[in-house]
Amino acid sequence: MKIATYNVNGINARLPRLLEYLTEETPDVVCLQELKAFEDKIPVKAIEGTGYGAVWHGQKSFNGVAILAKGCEPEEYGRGLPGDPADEQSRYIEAKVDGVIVASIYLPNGNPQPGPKFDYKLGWMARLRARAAELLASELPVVLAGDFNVIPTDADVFSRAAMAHDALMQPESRAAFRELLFQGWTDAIRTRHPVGPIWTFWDYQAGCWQRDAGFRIDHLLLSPVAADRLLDANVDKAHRGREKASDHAPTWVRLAD
DNA sequence: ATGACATTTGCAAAATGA
Repeated sequence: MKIATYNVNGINARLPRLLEYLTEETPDVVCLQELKAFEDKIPVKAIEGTGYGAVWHGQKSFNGVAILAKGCEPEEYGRGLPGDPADEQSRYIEAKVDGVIVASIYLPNGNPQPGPKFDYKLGWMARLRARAAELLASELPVVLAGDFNVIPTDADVFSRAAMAHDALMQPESRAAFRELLFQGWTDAIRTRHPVGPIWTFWDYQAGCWQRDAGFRIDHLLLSPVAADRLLDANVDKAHRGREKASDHAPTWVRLAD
């Protein structure tokens, strides 16, 4: 069972790349982020035409997440991150596919920091930990997949200095991510690639792709039952090099059936 | 120090992202 996460940076702008990805790599589950469209503007028919069912949590202009499942309809398990009824940003949805609980996560960027956006990020991460703890307690196989907007360690960025003041690698962001991991989650990419650079994002600017100046912010966290089934994890890097690509590459795990 | 670059909204240039 291959489960991928793919920040598309605009589902309409990215539709040709997404359809290619689905037909070429045929992942069983795909968590999408940054749809940048409400449901009435999402090209649902084109996507379902490739044989995928989906649950959508869109938002006009910004944010927006979804979960696609090959050959079936994902069973929605929850939408919106609990803990703040005033939060109207579409950044979180859960579904059950083949007995696995999958969450598609678009964690707030948090820039500029310090400031209200950084406070929102840290508050959102606290709420995510609370929800993650509930999911762990279920003892079901769970995969938290998405754009976490956290560079976990200095080994996960092309240049520590270049990003030193960015919200993605502030000590508070990293501590919040570690707190989540220490609940008992397995960082699948780092488990399969323990040393060396492995990027999931390359900025459009300053030739970052051409000089391989990226960082690792798209993560798949596995509950213990899911981690026992981990076969492989990797980044479909070549898709970042295509025409009109997203600035993120699809990132995935394969679990034993 | 700033902007680069891309996308959406909406039709110019601002907002947002990472």
